[in-house]
Amino acid sequence: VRYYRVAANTPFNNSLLTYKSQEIFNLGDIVQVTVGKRSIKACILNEVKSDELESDSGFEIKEVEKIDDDLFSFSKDHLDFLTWAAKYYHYPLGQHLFDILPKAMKRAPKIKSELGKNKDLSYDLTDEQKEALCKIRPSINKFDKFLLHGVTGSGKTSVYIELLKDSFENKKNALLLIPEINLTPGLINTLREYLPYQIHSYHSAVTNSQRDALWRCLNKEDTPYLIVGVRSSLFLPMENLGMIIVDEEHDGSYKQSDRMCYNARDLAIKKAHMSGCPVVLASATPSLETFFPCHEKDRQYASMKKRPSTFNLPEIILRDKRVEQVGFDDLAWPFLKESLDEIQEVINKGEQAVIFVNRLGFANYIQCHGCGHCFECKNCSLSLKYYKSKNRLGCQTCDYSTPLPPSCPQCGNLKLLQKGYGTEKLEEVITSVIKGARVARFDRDHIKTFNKLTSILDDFNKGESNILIGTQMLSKGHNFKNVNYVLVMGIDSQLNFPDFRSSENTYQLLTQISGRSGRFSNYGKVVVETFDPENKIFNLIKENNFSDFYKNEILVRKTLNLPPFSKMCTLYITGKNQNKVSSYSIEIEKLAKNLSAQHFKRIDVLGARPTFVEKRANKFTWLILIRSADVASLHNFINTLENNRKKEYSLGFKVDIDPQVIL
DNA sequence: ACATGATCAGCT
DNA sequence: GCTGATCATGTC
Repeated sequence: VRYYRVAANTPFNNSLLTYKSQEIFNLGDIVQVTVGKRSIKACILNEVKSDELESDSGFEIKEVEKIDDDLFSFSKDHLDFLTWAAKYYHYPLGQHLFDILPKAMKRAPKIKSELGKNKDLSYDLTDEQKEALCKIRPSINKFDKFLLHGVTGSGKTSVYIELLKDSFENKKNALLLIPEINLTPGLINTLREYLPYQIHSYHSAVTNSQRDALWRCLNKEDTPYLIVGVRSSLFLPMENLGMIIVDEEHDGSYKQSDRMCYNARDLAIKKAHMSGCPVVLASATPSLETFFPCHEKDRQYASMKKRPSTFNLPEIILRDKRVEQVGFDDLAWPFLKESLDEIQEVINKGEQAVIFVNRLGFANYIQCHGCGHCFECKNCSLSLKYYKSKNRLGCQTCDYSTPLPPSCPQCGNLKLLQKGYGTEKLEEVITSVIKGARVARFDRDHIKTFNKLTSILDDFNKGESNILIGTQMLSKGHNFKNVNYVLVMGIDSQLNFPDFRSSENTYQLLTQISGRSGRFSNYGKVVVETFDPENKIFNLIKENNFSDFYKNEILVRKTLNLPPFSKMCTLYITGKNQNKVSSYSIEIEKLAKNLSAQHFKRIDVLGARPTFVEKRANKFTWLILIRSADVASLHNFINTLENNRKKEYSLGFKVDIDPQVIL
């Protein structure tokens, strides 16, 4: 009889269990095992010799139920990578394996994908593009990390295409990571035109049966493939990788915030390292974590400061909201009159305008004029937004929604004030004030399907609509031909966000948005309405002065000992009982502080406190922030903490390594 | 995660 | 004393 260590799809004991069988299993095989009274899937990790078994563990080792020949098996290399990731992010390996594996299909459909057309680029590369290629090409057959720092519209895609062609020549597969499905159609079509690869895209809209088919067919054919996909594509069973590109590497959507809290950009570097291939991180606004290590070494840093066309970057204008006082009752509110006049001019000229705002709905919250009562969600510690089209109040984070009452439920006052604004409000104002406006809205609220998204963009590109009002979704990747005017509203709330990355995020967002203006003209304009026009960050964006922004920001990070000068980790404690959550969090904080005082001098434990929104969908969450001077201490510390904490099964305990936002 | 057994409020 | 709800505990 043989004994096997397996990673099972279960959270306890870090998912690692031992089973026996007469049969010979290989590493990576997927088997069915009994745990308690139920049967679950598990992955064979290694054989354990009978004399190495812990005889005192008190468990009677059970028999493996069966192996299904039809099931997928993990290769050693793939499993090594997944194991590394699970360890790094302190997440049970077994759970991770079955989080990423598509639910097995009875009868997997044939994968259909056509070969790319392999056309030559129809234009010459710029000197900067050639230079970037020269830096990266010497490393084409080994691991190295590059930052491709190119302004919006500098033609990063052409560089990708050349690099991917090289990789194809070497008969290697490749991976191109993109932040969201949003911008795939245009990009994929371009790649299909110019590349010989067989191209597969992988994102949330790919059905389970298609996923299953892809997992099985990869590496089975001779033609090299290119995967273009979102963060989870990183876990596909890719072999023989020759190139990994991370597009818009600074983008927050590379970070997963539930289950295993990984950052696909960081894991892409590890994957490239383990595959012995180069990884190219590309962005117009690199994260400090990427820029800091790369820009020092000239070899790893390629910059493209010019657009290949003769068109200049747009002019950025700051408009002081303190100067002109537009009353709440004014028809123009919340716009400044000057901005509206400009939009009218744009429309009169037959051009198009884009308006960006970072909030949804009509009013951000409703307050009673009589008693000051604010309408809050009954499930969350958040105020309700007002949606005028539905005449309802709705919650951002749970599905609670209620009709707007005619009067205040506290005092009966009939005057309910609408505070703050979102896309819906802006749409109404623009429609009523601008003559000839044909407005389309571009936000999560209005766009539920991929078809809707493409149809709104098509209409706008055809000129059937001429003003596009939208949120973050609008800032990324789109190439508008007839837009030379972009208006940015409500950036102040972004800048004053209580997170240490808020300046960095604002810089990135504004730079991306301004990249939507004047792509095909010489008079592109971006207007930013703000109460704080003196803020240094605006001038740096205006001058497209990344290096000064970087110098300022890196100084702040260094002074306050924040990443990239330290490693961070947040622990989240969640539960339905507020008292239990708070007392357990304080208990963990004490344990953590004792550990750090006695054994971990390089670790800081920063308070136990409720999260910014303490109650979400009737669950309370507290957090403890851990900061470490180095990675190794952080991992030792978290492991020790996890092994020594008193388990509290009614509460959730989540570890988030390298958190993206700390709220 | 999930099944099981213990404990407990609300009720006939 | 019954019943459904909530809690505490164990799983190779």
